[in-house]
Amino acid sequence: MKCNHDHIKPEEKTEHWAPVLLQWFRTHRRELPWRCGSRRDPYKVWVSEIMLQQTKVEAVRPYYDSWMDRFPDIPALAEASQDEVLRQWQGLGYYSRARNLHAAVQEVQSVYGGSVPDTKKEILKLKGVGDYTAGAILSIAYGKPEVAVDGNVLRVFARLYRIGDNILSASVKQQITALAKAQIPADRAGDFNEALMDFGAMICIPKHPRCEACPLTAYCQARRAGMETELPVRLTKKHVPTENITVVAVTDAARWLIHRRPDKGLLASMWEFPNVIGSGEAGIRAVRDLLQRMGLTVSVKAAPIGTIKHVFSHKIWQMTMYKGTVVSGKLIEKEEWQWLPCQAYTTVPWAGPHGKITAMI
DNA sequence: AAAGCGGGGAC
DNA sequence: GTCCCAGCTTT
Repeated sequence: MKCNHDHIKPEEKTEHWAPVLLQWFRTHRRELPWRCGSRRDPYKVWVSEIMLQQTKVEAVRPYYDSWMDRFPDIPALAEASQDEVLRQWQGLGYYSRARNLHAAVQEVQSVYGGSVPDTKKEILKLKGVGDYTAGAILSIAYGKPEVAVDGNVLRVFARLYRIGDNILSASVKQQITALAKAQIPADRAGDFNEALMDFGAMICIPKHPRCEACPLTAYCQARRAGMETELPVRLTKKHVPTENITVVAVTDAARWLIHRRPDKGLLASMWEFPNVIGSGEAGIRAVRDLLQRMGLTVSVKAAPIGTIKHVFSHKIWQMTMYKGTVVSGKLIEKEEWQWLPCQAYTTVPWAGPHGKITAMI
């Protein structure tokens, strides 16, 4: 595909369509829980922006409500335990978001006296806050003239300016950031950024853009060229490997043996049933060996109690679950291994599909 | 620059 | 099945 720069004439580059978008926004603005009130609470904007990373509005809505119920302000979140924070986030995905937000809120509480900083330099230092989130908080909560370039903005601009290069490349993101800066109204940056999000989610959608309802067709170079469904261009994803996982649910005196995953990596710090990578007899033997090293001799029933296929963005877990009972021994005291009373299963943050296993047994 | 990191809804 | 979402961090 031919690319971009050559097609853009100078007068089109500077064409000023922001007022048209803002006019559309006036009547089509989505009512969302984090958009209530004329003055926007920086903490609420922050939480919503973190939750919305790579996550659709409808998936966030219940989590946001429940989160604000439990952690209504910065002090409440700063005081919470990591397990409780992860428990609130359980099921939303990308759990480093929760851990980073927790740590960053604690820093805001201790370093900034509980006030979210209002400069790009300071806010970018907070864990989990990158270019996009910094721009979103500064513009929406503080009215600063910052851009917030996310997936919606990349798609919208790729179409408006007929940019045929991979929108995920650093150079295209840089180019679009410059185009957005030239477009942003100094006094209504927050509205402009939110308008772009709503526009991207409702009109300039990925597959079949609703050009018949679009207020910006007069400005859209992709539409003019009949290329609106071919843009934007995205990098194709590679094959995702499958891992066979053997899980053994070990019960003893109405308790389950659970293990907390390492504090880095996939599903960090969340709880799981004893498991290993591997399947069949070898998988079962490996789990028994693992538990033996923890001081427990366990017998495992040969018949599996179920299977789960769990798809991540970069790998697939093909899990087979077995039931086990303690024959002898005592669990070696370690913080990451615990006996969990069965009725307390809602109190720990479960690692992905492991939460479902509680229902199977 | 590329890979790691979740889960779900739309098609 | 595929696509991709109000991305950030680490390598």
